[in-house]
Amino acid sequence: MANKADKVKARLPRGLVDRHASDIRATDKMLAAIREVYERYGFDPVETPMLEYTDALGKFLPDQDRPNEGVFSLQDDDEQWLSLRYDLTAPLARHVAENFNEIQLPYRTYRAGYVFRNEKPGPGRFRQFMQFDADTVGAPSVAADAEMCMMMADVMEAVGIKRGEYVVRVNNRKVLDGVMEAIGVTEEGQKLTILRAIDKLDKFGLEGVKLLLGAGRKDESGDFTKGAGLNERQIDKVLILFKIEDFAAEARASNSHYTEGVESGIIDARKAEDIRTKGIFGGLLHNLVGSARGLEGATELQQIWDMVVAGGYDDGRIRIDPSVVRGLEYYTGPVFEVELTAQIPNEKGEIVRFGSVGGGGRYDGLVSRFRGQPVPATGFSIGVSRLMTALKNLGKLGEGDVLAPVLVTVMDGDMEAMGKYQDFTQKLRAAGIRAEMYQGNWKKFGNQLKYADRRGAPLAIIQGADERANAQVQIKDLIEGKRLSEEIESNEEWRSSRPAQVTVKEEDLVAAVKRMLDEQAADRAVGA
RNA sequence: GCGGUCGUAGCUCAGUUGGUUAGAGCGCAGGAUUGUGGCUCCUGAGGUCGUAGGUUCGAUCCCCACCGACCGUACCA
Repeated sequence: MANKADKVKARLPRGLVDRHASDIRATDKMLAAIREVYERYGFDPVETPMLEYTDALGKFLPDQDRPNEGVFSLQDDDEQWLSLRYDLTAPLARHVAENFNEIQLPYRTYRAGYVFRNEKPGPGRFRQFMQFDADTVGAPSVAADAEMCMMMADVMEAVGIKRGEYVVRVNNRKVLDGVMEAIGVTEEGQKLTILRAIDKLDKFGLEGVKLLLGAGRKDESGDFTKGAGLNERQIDKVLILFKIEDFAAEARASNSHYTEGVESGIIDARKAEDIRTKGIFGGLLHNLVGSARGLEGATELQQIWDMVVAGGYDDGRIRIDPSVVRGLEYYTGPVFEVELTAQIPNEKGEIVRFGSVGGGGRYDGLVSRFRGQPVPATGFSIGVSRLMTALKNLGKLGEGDVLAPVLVTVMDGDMEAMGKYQDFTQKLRAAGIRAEMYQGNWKKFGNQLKYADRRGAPLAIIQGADERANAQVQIKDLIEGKRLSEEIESNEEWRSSRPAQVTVKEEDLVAAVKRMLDEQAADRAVGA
């Protein structure tokens, strides 16, 4: 044993978590549900390693020989830099480029896996987390983007989020580019600053975004964030993106035909969405006059919307929203994200806006980075860990739905008795019942039941010398016993009464256990 | 990275204006009860007071640095 002085401290690196039985089971269940949707859409699985050459990820620091700080990196023995993948898209691009001649395009593929980001962790943000992606490589048409949006909606419902509790919001980077072009912003750094500022709307509100677009913003600790340096007129132009929605809403509210139509039910959800969307496109076209790129983006959005309508997803599941940005640089066209709209309490029970649980978009440049020809691609990513957290906080995660094993207790240590216990255990297992024989120190019998109790075992099997002599076993219902214990005060009575315990013949053990488990299951069903 | 708050037992936290053996509750282990979970009672283990320096006769307390946690902010490709 290690000396006290040089004992190694057991500690988990920050931003990482150990996963327990219930997390793993719940995750497996969720992954299966998502996989089923992807398969139904005709996507096939592929797996790539967690490590890639850093240049394949495109993650070298500008003007330096070192990988970006955000990725975990190490140097191979040939001095080449390797990095842990930070998303699943860049490795897919590498895979497709490397196997270009063998892969039939359009390539429809999905994969789940852990990704790693060397960033400051926060609540619900980790340095290792799971994503579940689907992509179509080699599909130039926005029909592929529309399909992605519809599939995202189906995934939400497959994991138990009801219609109306989520929304897939769609925009197009070209629209944003068009707006920036229209106000004369051409410098890449400034463009990025503007995009980041827009992305912070839900965090800081319109006023905060205004400051970030202009001179800058000071937070409550006194820290100052430099802004994009736009002038008043330019800021207004950018903020139009958010105001289109408001203007359209105002126009509807002040139109008596509309309000009456909604009240009388003539305008249903789908019709309302149609009117809303028309308003947004009207606003977009009006504000993008003179920007070829912006108009191209609006046209693509219109095409996506037409397909959403054709697919029947125009009932609020998918919406056009010019304020969607997405952080990643590599998007070239449509971008989308799925947001939970349900009221979700956090760990402290406060209602918070949970935000995005998945997102994606078109990345036409990513595969062609490796090849001399254009390879259009689009896809999206579900943040499995975030989605899990949301479902857990919503109370939609069926916890403890795996029953703990039946415990076969050990009362005597001689070979005859031990053989019996082993036999009981295997017979239960052969009948498909989770069972285990007590493997701790059996000499303290009370500890065995305490163990069973804490483990949540539904039943305990007991056979001492007396029962063995009569070829009998006792089956103790631990759930019922626990309930009865509330009525008993003295320990002597509690022990001698042996509550919720039955004696059966050895050969009836399996049948009796099955019957008692079924009864417990029926009780649970009534309670739930 | 920047700013702030904090760090005492496995957990939640007291405490000392700088002074001898640092406490409680919960949890854990043993016993009352050598064949029965819960309740009750008794007993016990467990602490370099985050780490390392400095000031001091003396530091868990004051000062400095580092580490870690939390909050805000930046970054999030």
